[in-house]
Amino acid sequence: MSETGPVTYDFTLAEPRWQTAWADARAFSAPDVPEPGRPKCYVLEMFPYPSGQLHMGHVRNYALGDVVARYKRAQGFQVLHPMGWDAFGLPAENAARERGVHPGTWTMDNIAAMRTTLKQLGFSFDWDREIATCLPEYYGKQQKLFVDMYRAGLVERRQSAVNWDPVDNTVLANEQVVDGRGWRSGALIEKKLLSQWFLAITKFAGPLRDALATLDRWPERVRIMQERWIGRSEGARVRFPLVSPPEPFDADLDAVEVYTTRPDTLFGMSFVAIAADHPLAQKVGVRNPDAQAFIEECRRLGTSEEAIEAAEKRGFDTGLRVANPFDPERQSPVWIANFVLSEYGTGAVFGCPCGDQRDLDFARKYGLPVPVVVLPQGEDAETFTIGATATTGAGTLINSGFLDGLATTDGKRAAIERLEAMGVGRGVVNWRLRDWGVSRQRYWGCPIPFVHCESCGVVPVPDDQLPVVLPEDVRFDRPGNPLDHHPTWKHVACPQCGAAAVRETDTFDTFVDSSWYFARFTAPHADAPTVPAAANGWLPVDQYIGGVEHAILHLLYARFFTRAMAETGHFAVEEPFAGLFTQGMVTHESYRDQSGWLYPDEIERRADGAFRRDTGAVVEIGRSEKMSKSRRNTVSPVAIIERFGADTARWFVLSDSPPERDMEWTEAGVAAAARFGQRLYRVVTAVAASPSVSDDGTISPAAEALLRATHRTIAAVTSALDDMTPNVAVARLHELTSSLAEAERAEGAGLDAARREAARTLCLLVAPMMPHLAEDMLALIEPGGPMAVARPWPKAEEKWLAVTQVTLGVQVGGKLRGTIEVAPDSPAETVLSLAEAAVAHAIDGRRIVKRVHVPNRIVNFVVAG
RNA sequence: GCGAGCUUGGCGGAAUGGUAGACGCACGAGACUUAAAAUCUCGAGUUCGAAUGAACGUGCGGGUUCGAGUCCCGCAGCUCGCACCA
Repeated sequence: MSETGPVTYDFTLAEPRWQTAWADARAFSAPDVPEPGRPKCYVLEMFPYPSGQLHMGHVRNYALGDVVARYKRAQGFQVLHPMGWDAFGLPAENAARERGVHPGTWTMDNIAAMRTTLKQLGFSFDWDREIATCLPEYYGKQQKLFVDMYRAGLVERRQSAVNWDPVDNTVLANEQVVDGRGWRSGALIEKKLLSQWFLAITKFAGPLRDALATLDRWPERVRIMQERWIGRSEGARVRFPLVSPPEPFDADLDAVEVYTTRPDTLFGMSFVAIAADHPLAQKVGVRNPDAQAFIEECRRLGTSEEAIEAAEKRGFDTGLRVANPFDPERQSPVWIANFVLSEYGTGAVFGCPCGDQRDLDFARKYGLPVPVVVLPQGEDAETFTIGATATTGAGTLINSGFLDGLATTDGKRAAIERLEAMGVGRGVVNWRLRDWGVSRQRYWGCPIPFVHCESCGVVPVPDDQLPVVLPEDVRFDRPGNPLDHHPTWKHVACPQCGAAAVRETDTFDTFVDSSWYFARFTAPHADAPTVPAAANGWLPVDQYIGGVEHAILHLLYARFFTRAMAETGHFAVEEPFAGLFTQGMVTHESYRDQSGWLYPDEIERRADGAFRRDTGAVVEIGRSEKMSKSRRNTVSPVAIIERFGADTARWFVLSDSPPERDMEWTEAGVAAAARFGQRLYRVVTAVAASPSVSDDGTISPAAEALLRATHRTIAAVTSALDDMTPNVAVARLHELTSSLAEAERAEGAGLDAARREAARTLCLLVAPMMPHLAEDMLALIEPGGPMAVARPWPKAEEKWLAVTQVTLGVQVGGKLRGTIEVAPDSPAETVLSLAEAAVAHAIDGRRIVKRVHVPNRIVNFVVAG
């Protein structure tokens, strides 16, 4: 320690200085197309919604991505690391309604504020590639993509139900419907049919599912979630003819078609159940007021309280009957049932109570027959009966005509063959995945580029008339979609016939915007949506990082869009994200007293509790949970940067918790991070301050120890960063810092050189995490040298990794009883005799039954008795 | 109900089947200081013991192994996701 007192690092000066230096050097700009011969790495974090301010979750997400980007750059990769804004969405319209700000103004102001924070954090983004989805240069290209997909047959228009708020006269998103009522008006929400746009994601259901197996750098659980969401099943569609349908029935309603995965159990059929929305149910409802009442009840319950009603399976007997195709003598009733989903399969099922628990519950409740057709393994056909539990597993088919004696799996195949031969059914593959409805009746979104013409129908806006730009002059003073209300915007000439026509006033679901932004980043300013050479060169994203909440929708939509863009010739890539990392949340304790929740700023946290800063009163401490405004357990990144600097914030979010797990934000933790930064700075700059010593090439034990520590740390930090465990890297860097501090108090030949090497190495290893501090220290150690961002990653040298001595644990009967020091790879006899001597007291004269020697690891003596 | 994950000191966490608890926080002792802060050094799983040391110890119960936090079987608790998918 110098006489002049502690040296301190002033981040308020250093951080802006290095940010400017990096920008001036264009240190993070990526080539348009990666140069051949050098590896590329596309690092991407999920881009933020510009809500107004960055939160700690963002800091964690982007700090992690920045470590990867900076590390890969140092390893010689050409790195693409862009940033942009998911800038369309409802909050902007809400702000407009509540505060009279234009959504565009609100959004761009928010972007400006958040961009400032990101820049202050020193993330190594290529800012020249910044995009915002709300700008016509982005969403116009999206319109082009949509028209291309329309021409390729990937876009469809069809009727679909929306949540309609009859008081506000507006369409609500699902999350705006709370307990079946509008969040704002409180009105009972109605289902209303509108003609809407759909992307044919189901056309890719097979490939999207199959390719999951190739995504080996994705978390297993995300792949499982997607697989279940896509939901492939194999079964059969079977037509059951209605037995003597009553007179006014249409010809096309003379049968009920069901989807089943268990055609093998057709002989066990007890009833057919149809959804309340099924055309046949509608038909019955017209003639039968009781049926109509039941149907309406089903619809009401359908919206929200399904969780409560889930247990209650209810049905209504229509009085209609169908014949079993395998045995026309056997007839079964047709029920309308609240548990049948109209959107899945055919909206109708056949019930086989003995083989399906839900069917069994239903049959028991309404006294329907329970024919036994599946005999479980080990049961006797004479004595086996069904009680309260159905036989859902495999078994042998009985009472099933031509299927008797077959195993259920073989019976399934045989039943399908017979159905197909008879022409009453066929084997099909069914998917749970539905097409993606992208229409939103909103202003602040990308206009859907179509025109409705009375004579030409639906006409895409021609390429030379794109983009269809959102009008600026809109009013939010009445409910509904301002685009629809606009006096002139929607009135245009038909692009095809020139007659007066009307624009589509719906805009895209904002998930569309985020389904291709990663591709746009590869050529963000191109006139076309992509430049194939750039996209093919950079894609796929090598490491994508974001929250697990996007495990299904965003990631599935992006995977679909990638395939659709490939099919429409925008590039030749099938999967957008080769590597995916889902990071955990940032949590914090919450505090409350009689007056309600308190911000962390308002309390003082001590070992013995939490106290109000103003009154000193005791405050109740709640458990640590996700930071949220409602609990006021938030910490503002802006305030943290001001107080501690960007590097401290970054270091802290990378320390301790492995990134896939939740991390707890604590004051003590940030303080520790800040303290370490200062300590590191003192230790490293002490090396810079000490006079250079000439050296004759000899290396004292102290110097050797430091060199070994240095190179061990290089190896450890490298593998930690490869494994995405920056918390482990942090621990190893703490250790090397301590080793260097220790070496400063030592003396010996070669120590000066060793210390300089250790200090320089520390700078480089720390740089991905605390880049400003690293630059500052490096500039002091090697004035005039290149910046850290321009230097290669240090290389661990073998000669310093080799160990000269190993400590072996010596066990007796598997319990540690001592340790010995030996040269590596010492002969077994030497090791064993040393070891035996070391634990003689524990062996205590007992006979050694077995000697286990694992070279350089452990010795274990198994003793008798 | 189905699926996934997690469970290690007072706390966050570390640990290719081989010395459990690295690193950090909080805590304690000491140095420096008139004092405090800052900084530095040292200590510490629990229990017993003055101590060399011993017993116990990675949610619980079994198993494999010379050796299990790690592998296998069963169970519990917590978290998340999906939830009548025929």
